[in-house]
Amino acid sequence: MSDTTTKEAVSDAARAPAEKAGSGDATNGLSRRRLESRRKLIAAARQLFVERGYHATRPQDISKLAGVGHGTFYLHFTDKLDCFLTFADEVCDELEVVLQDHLGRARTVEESVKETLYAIYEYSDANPGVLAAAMTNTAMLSVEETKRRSPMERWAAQWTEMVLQWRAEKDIPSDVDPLLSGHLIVGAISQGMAYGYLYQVDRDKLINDIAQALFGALTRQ
Amino acid sequence: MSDTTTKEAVSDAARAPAEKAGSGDATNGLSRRRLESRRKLIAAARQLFVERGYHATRPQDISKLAGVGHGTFYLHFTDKLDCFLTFADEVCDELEVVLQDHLGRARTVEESVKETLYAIYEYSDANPGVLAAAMTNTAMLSVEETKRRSPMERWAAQWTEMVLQWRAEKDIPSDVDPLLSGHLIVGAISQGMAYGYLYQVDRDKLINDIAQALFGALTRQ
DNA sequence: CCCTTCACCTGACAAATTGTCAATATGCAT
DNA sequence: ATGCATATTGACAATTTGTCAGGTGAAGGG
Repeated sequence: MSDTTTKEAVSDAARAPAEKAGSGDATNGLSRRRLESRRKLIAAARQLFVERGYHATRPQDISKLAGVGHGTFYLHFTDKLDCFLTFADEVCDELEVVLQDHLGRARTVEESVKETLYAIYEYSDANPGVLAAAMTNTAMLSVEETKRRSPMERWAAQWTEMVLQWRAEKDIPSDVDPLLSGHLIVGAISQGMAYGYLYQVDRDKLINDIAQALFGALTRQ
Repeated sequence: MSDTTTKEAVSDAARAPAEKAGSGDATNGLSRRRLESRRKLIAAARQLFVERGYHATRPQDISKLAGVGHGTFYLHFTDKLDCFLTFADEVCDELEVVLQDHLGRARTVEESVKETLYAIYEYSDANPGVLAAAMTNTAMLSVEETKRRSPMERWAAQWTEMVLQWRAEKDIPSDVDPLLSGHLIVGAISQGMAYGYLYQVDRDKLINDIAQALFGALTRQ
């Protein structure tokens, strides 16, 4: 097994800084070809995961759509799950940008919750189907611990941060467990938003209801 | 017993009636052999789904462990997902029994929530790993609507019932949306319990915290 | 300008898996 | 015992995955 070659895809970032000093475009010049292949693969994977879902998408389909050889897929990802998690990570990053923008406007706990939900809608409008494809419990995809955080875990961590902050600012009781709350909120939001989509619930009603419920949970008496 | 008979009838109805289908009541006498094969398959599937997880389990492994021919698997299930959903359904039934037993003792909303969590722990203690294996978002397993309810949906429906009842008894405000609440609660509980297991949180603390949060969400001010 | 080198890419291939089906076995009724 | 419908079997074709020996292209030295 050629460990070094296989691992290389992941450690792209690791080898770039070795080229320090010289010129900023050193990174660029070294693997422009490689980066381009990777970019095309991820773009194709994203399209197929959204259009067909995880299981109906084969590595060969991704390579084909990306316009690269079948073997190239395995030079960039160890397998389909690896590719999916990369896609999900990318989506997380994108949503986080939208989220931070919305949260800038929020002053209270309730507003923060609402803005989060609005951000989710905004992102979903701009990227139909992407969140649904990415926001998936990866527990089912592999038995082993993946070592890579799933989107759900990432969001739980983000919420934990926010709860910690609110607690420090005395917006919510001090006996609220931030880590647990972060997980509860993520679970409720993902299930609630999925429900709203499935049953075509009015957007503003859904957001108000979820926000109220979460606010109640956080400021429980 | 009525459970298995019902399931069998459903499965039979889906598969057998292609031909003239003489007498409908023949199910009982005719298929003792068939039922036995099915039972062995489901038992094997359960063991493997729990031990290895969904993806590491192959239909051929299930057949082999069940001691039946490979083709027999496909006479009882259309594919692995069908088999998994059957397993998950069975788990739901089992949990529901434990749940109903616990809920019999509960008088208030808060007690009901707590008893539910205790029931989950009790079932998990008696059946290690089974809930984790069954309580999975099946969205990732197939793109198409499965037409069969996932465990999560079933539980959401159960919670909806309970919320409706509480609302009728004026234990919670009348403007709470039962259907949405049912989904929020299921999302929060599954994520919260998974968190508690992962981080080895003290059982009673976890139950108290989750119960308090859910109670707050339901009786939001 | 050619040649060397090295990273990267390619697609044919072996291995593994899935779902099918014609042949076969089983058990029940007559 | 015989006929018949149902149930089972395992070999098989089709599909998919991951690997690898060889090919391609760009950067740099001669």
